[in-house]
Amino acid sequence: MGGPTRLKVIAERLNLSQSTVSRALNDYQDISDRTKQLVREAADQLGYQPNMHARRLALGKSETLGYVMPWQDGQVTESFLSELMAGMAKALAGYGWDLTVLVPHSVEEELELFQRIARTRHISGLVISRTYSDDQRFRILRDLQIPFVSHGRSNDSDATAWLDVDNELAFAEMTAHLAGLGHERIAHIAGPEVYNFARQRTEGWRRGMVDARLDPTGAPLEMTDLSFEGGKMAMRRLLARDPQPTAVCCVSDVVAIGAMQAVREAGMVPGREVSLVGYDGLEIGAWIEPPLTTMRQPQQSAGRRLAEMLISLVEGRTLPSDNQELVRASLVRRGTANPPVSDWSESRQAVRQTTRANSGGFDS
Amino acid sequence: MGGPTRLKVIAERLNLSQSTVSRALNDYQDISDRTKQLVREAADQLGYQPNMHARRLALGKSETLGYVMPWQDGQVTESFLSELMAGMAKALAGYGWDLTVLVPHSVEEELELFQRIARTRHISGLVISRTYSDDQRFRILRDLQIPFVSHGRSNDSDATAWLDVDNELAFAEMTAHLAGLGHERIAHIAGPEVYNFARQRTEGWRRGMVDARLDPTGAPLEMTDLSFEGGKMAMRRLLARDPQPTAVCCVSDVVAIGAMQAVREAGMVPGREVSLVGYDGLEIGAWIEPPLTTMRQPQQSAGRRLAEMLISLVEGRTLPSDNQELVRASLVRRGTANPPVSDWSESRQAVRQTTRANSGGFDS
DNA sequence: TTGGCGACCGAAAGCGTTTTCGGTTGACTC
DNA sequence: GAGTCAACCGAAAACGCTTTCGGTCGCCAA
Repeated sequence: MGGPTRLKVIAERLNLSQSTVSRALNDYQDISDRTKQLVREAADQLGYQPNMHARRLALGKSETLGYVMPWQDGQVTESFLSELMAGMAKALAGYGWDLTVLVPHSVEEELELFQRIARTRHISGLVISRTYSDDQRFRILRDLQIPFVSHGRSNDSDATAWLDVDNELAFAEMTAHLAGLGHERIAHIAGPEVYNFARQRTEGWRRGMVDARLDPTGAPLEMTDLSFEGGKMAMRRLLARDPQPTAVCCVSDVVAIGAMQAVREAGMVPGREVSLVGYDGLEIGAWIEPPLTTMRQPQQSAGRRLAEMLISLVEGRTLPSDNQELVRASLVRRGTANPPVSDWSESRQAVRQTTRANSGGFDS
Repeated sequence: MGGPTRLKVIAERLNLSQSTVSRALNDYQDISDRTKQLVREAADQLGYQPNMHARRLALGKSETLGYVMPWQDGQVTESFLSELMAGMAKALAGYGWDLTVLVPHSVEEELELFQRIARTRHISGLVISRTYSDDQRFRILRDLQIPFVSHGRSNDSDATAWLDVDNELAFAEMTAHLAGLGHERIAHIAGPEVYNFARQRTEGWRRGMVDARLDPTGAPLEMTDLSFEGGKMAMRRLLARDPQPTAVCCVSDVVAIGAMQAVREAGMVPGREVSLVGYDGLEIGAWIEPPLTTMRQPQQSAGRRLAEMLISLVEGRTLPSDNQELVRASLVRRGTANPPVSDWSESRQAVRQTTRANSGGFDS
């Protein structure tokens, strides 16, 4: 009769009880192989799909994970979010779990959201991102006993589950790369200190400086918010210094692109008078002139891992502290990191490349 | 003890029956105001939140919508997806509904997904996007009786619900804008014909040409896929023509940015020898040099509308054909659309602006 | 024969809501 | 003073699944 096939109809058709059918489908030990076989065939044939709500009600678990979108002034800033979410959703689908997206647009709303979830448990685990160094969400979620894994660490994430990029290493490598090209005045445009990743990146830059036998203490450092405008402003301030830095490690690609703008404004060419390296590996970085050298972190696979970790947490198979994973970012060499112009001879090739890319028509 | 508060405990505390409490909370007419008041207070105080699964099982509806992410070679291409989803999720949260993201990565998987949803009904409505002109999904979803609204139309979307931008109008206006600046050889870089929006945009360009008393029949038209590389290639082909077009309407911002690259490669300046207009209103367009003139469509509000329409559909309050909405895109004037260079005198200002923005240091 | 023991399955009790169907009041009519 | 009628509420069924707890059957040992 029209409606979807329930357990009942397949039980009737086989002259079995509902419970037997249920156990057969769930592969219980006390059902004979023959019966299981029969049941499975009938289920297949009738296109049986369990009613999620009944199942989840009976099981007392929701098989649903939530992703808390990072909001900022009502805007979703990260352009790679969809990649991450696609990775998560894809992985979850394999287990028959769902991913729902949560968009609180204030701290209060986020708190209410958490409390509601703690009550209803209609979402059995959360993925949070954009973690602060001092992130109260860790404490709250722990107190509310909501399983969660964070994309990025915080101060007190020792006992919680997280997946993070080794930001420090990444920026150490980035700095080493620039130092290896011959740069000595390597600046850093840092993100807001509240973000844990911003601190880590600054720390990485410091370590890279030390490793390259450069003194980070007096080295040019500017702080800004994570935006194009912010990057532009910060770079202007850097260029106003004397001596000017010859290379800049930027906290993100967007900031780096803003910085490039400031460099151009000052009548210089990004990648020539001033080298720049960004971070995120955004596709758009490859489309600008000159293409932005950056560090890439894989998003889809990160999404997958986050999902897997959280499932195993929710299921109680592992402890939070067993789910801590550090992944590496990798350098993507494009056009904005070249030897300083003083080393002209060694760098003809790199500069020529930059020159061609930059030729706008005014200079030909 | 400890567990979340159920209907039961608040009933016991007030010496009422569960059913009374339930009806009080759902504002039934046959419960006295006094009782309602009491119940609500107790519920508030105990922080009662209904168990979603029980509720949805009893109601027989899932209060959950699904968004089918557009996939393409396993990649999620659109960078504004998160905005759209945020808009949807936010709107849904207001009604107590959830949004789950679905990521089929092949046509077959998408079909299976639809069939599963038709069976389980654990998702009561779908939003699909990236519609084809000849999109079988419309027929399938209709046959399976799954309520849905599409972001973008198709050939047979007369009787279905959709939200679409008036692509034709947008491109007519875009073309008019260029014609108004004095351009006569206005080219079009079109997207794959399978996409409905690509056809509409081409049609809009044609209409714009006719409106400007230009002949679209022989006008330069190149087809390409929706990517940076595609835009670059297409532009190269356009530049190889004789005479060269002086302006180009690009099917998307990404394509336009690729086209700009090709223009630079040819030793010219985007916005000077060749004007370009993109479409989508991507933020990144403002960050490149010169900043890309484009047409913007609001994403967050589109998400909200899609959600609202779909809810009303699922609830049966409206017919699909009552939920068809055309929104307008608006021109975002930036740096790449200027009068043709032959009209030099009239366009000093625009060109000077472009020049400044483009000055890389080689020409100063 | 009796008891015990596996192997297999059914009856029924949940899970936490909503909703139908009555049932009990008290006031109000004639 | 019996009948009517709202107004208000409780008991219980239903939603579709999982899982506990027995129950039957055949077989084998005592």
